[in-house]
Amino acid sequence: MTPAATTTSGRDLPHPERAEIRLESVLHALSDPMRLQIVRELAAEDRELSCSDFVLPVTKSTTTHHFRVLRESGVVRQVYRGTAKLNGLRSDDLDALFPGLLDRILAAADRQAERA
Amino acid sequence: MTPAATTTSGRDLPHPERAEIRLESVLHALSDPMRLQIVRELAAEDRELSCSDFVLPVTKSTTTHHFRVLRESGVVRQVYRGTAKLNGLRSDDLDALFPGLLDRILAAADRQAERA
DNA sequence: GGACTCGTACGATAAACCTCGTAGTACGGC
DNA sequence: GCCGTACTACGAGGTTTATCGTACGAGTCC
Repeated sequence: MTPAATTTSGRDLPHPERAEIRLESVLHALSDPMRLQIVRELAAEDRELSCSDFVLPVTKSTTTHHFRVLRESGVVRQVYRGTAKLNGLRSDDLDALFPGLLDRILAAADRQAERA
Repeated sequence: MTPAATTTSGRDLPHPERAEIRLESVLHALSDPMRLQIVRELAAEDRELSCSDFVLPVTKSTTTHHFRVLRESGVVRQVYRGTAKLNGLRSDDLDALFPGLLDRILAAADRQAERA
């Protein structure tokens, strides 16, 4: 049973392998304001965040949808922990594939936010 | 009349000001394979290219559409020269707004192309 | 077990998007 | 003036997308 601190169990969700991640999909995932916001918050905190940590101006269904797009494009990794689902940026994979890309996009987003 | 080499005249097309360029729109513009390809070719040649210089697997109407998306998002600048329409990357504007972003995206696209 | 929380699944709707074809405009060369 | 080239405009078709609401499943705590 290997008792863990919390029930890290639960189904695991389908993620693309590192090699399957497509640049176009990543850019598309990040081109939505809601999802870009999610990724920015994830990058700001360097810990994993649960979906409910985000206060977005949309319903829960919609939030789920956006997280799935992010997961299926390879931007975030999601794991269940008990009733929550933790989200973490796949910075390592993205950086291996597209060095520096994520950083620049995040920097660009910060700049734009400041300018506003 | 100030005769120019060629008739650089013709209507000028609506472009967003530098300050109006939105990161989300840029990412969205580049998330389409056709448009990413266009931008890569534009970056490879450092001269301005006319629309007809691109051999894309779509009709001319569709090509026009993609160029408009690129123009309206602020990625390219288009000017008429006679019957042709020249396209140039707005690297200066993009770099001023989002330093290094375009380079990284292009590098990422190159990497991905090599990997394929 | 029962209630509560967190997130999913499914269906629906309206908007956006990519694609095309046809018809039309602007410019240049004969 | 006439024709060809380069690109646009408009409308249509089919797909994807973002959003919602409701109903459901998995896990935790009492």
